[in-house]
Amino acid sequence: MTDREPRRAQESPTAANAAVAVPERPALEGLEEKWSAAWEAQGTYRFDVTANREQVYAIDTPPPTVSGTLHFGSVCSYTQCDLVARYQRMRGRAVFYPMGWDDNGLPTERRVQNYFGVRCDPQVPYDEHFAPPDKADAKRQVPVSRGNFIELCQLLTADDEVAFEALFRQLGLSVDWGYLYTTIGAESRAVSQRMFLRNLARGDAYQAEAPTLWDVTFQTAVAQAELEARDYPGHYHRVAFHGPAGPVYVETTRPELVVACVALVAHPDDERYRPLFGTTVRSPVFDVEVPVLAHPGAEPDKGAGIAMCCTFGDLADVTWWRELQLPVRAVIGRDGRFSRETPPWVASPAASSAYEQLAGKSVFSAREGMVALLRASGDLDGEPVATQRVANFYEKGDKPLEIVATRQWYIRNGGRDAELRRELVARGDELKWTPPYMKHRYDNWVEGLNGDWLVSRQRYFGVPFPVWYRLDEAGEPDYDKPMVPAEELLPIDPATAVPEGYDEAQRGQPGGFVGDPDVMDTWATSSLTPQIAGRWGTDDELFQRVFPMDLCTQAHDIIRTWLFSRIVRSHFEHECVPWRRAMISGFVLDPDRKKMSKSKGNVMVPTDLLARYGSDAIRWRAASLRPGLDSAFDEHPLKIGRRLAIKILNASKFALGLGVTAGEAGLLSAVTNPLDRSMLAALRLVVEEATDAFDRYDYTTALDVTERFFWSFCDDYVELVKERAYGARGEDAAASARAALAVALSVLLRLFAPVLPFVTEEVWSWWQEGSVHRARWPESDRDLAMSGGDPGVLAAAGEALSGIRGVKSAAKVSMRTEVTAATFQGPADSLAAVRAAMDDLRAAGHVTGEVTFDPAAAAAAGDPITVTATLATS
RNA sequence: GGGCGAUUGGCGCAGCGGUAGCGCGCUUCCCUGACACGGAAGAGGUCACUGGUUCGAACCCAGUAUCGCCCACCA
Repeated sequence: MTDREPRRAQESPTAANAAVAVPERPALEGLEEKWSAAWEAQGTYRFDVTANREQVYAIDTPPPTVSGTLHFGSVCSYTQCDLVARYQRMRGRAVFYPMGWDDNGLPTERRVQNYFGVRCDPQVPYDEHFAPPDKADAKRQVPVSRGNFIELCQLLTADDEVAFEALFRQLGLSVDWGYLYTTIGAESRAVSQRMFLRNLARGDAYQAEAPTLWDVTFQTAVAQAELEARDYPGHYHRVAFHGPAGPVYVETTRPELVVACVALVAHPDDERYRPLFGTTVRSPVFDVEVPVLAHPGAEPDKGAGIAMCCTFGDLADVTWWRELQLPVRAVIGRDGRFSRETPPWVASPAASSAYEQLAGKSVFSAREGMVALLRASGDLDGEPVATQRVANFYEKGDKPLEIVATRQWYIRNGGRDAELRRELVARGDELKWTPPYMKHRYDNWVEGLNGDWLVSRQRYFGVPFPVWYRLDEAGEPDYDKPMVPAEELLPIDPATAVPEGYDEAQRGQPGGFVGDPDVMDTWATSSLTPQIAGRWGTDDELFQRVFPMDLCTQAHDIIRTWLFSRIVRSHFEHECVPWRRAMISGFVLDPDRKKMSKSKGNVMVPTDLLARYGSDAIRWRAASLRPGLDSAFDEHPLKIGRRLAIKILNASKFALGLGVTAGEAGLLSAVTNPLDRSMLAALRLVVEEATDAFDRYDYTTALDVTERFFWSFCDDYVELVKERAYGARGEDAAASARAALAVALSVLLRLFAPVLPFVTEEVWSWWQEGSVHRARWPESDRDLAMSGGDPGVLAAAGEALSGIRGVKSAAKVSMRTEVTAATFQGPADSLAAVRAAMDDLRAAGHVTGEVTFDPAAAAAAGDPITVTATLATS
């Protein structure tokens, strides 16, 4: 039959036993819908709020960005977390497994603008009855208040969130959806603001006016953690500064910054420039006097060995500017363009008119303009030489970052404080890391921090800073003493809420107040997922039960952001790490081992794969990926996973079709046959190994030992006992096999349940009460409590059966061919084991003739059994 | 430049001190009363290299090479 049509599981019981209802043709199709609905209806994964802290197992899992698409790698990562959740639940823990949606932030903001044709204007008052324009007009966006804008974002992301939840349910994540949160929801805003106010009160958060990495496209500050160094083509320009003793040449990739130059800097030991230290030179074109200074950060073998220090070209400039106490000559504005006004330090008429060539231009155009000016003045020595340089980019941006002096909020993270840095590294030591070497990335990151955490963003769709500033009589804000709301009032939006003692009419008026216009970085909110999910500050009873959590799971790319930032927040407020263990997943790369990205068009769409192979197959693949290790995407393993799930259906159908009563007491005592006892004795070892492995968070080994056993169970054991189980050798002999099959199936289904929740639940439902996912994890002394039982019997009988098959295979005959005589050679104890299972072996191997044993004298224990056999000719 | 991984049959991986394993693929065969969305048997590896420790090393130590990742590198 070549019927490849999907088949639905049919509910037509065939078994004689009324307690067992095995479908005629079991199939995987339809299981996801059936069981995810049943689990929801039955509250299978509901958290037991009455459990005490010791019974609780709490999990912090990354809230996915809902306005993006989920990678196959993320699907695997979430699944790996779920494997642990399911295992712990079966071990009797009350699993607290909430999910969140990260809907806060730039991606959503841009979508909302385009979709509704609106633009956020924090100056606009909140309009309770606001309705978005009927038709979005990208050119004429309607200004709306921040409150209305957030509502629109929530409206739009609601659809995405429905789709994500459906996907996660289809995948079988055993999340308690009753604890769903969103990072822009009122609860998250309240927690973010409350924690910020606590940080502020303690001095962990502060405001500063300082050079800031700035994305000119999004016009916002960005944090060190969001940087990405990328290769960026550029040119070296050899530019002459004018000294009293002749020209001083610098080599620069950013000649447009000559006007912002505040010094030339060389290494103090550099003989070439030592005579110039303390003197001044004049800049080309603009004729501005700049000092020549020494700083150990200058590298003699880079470029000409002497560098322009500009405000600000790069982070080295910032260091020199600060340490050498240089003035600010800033020319690049927030929009990434050169200031339209001629700067005051550009004095001479010729210099002023030169500057007009640059005014208002983008960095790129200004560079071209400046090169022309340098050529004209004769200060460009030779032609620009192409070079590949490295520039910092915002990870979501596509233009190099500029450095702009702005006022921003910071949270201390050890970047300026060696003692705090040490404390945070020590927090990392308190965590158990899976795999352990991932901790190095954390240490590496913390030890390499060069500044505090910049948390303010000049955007709208985020959590507002809950502060106001008094305005003086001139209307200037007093940033030193921000006014804050009472915690009970949170969340608030300072753009609409009014500080105590003021009224709305005083907003923006001299002597009145103004709200902080910025929002928090999305990481400032997601750094609080344990507090948000645990309802810190609103449900302390819950929070006490779940915090610190037991596990956080995530991929290695966000150790420096999400993992680190949660430790920072928890360190300040709770003086502990927010979880006991971090399980770090690897990436799924494309088949060429390159990182998948939307721009390359090599992202695998999980929904398609789920539809084609089924969730259990996808989950099987995820379970075969060890923590921390990257893997190349390969569709083939999905087929293997699917095959396993189907095999479980069919093997179960066989075992249960023989007539087995569920949960029958004394089932084990019916297992009298040595082969049956051997199989269960081997299963004992599997249970112990799988449990040990899961306890080490080694879900891959747990699956591996279970699966290995299962295949030999199907190929050897089931084949061997089949005839006997049908009743060929009497009812007692059959009863032993049937009981052993039932016991083994019950244990195996539970061992597989974390990895293959759908197929195991389906089979469980054929003959057991309740959900397999609420069943007890197998324990060798409870489920397989029997004395004796020699695993060697099954091993030897399997080997002997394999030998008989080998003879037939070599003879190229059917496996049904009769064996008229057989001799087994091998170690004496192996042969004894074969003898113990001889009746089953005869049946399975179709051995009808005489059997002889030849205990080879030379054979050592463990040597293979060899079979010689005579086949009936047909 | 600093750090971390990896290197085992064609491919993907496990093993981490005691005679080389698994899956896929490949070859050959089989529709046997759970399963052809299946089953059976088989071929295939001097475990990257060089030293060392050990009775014994794929496994421990030192070094080398190649690949990958993180961080730094912006004159």
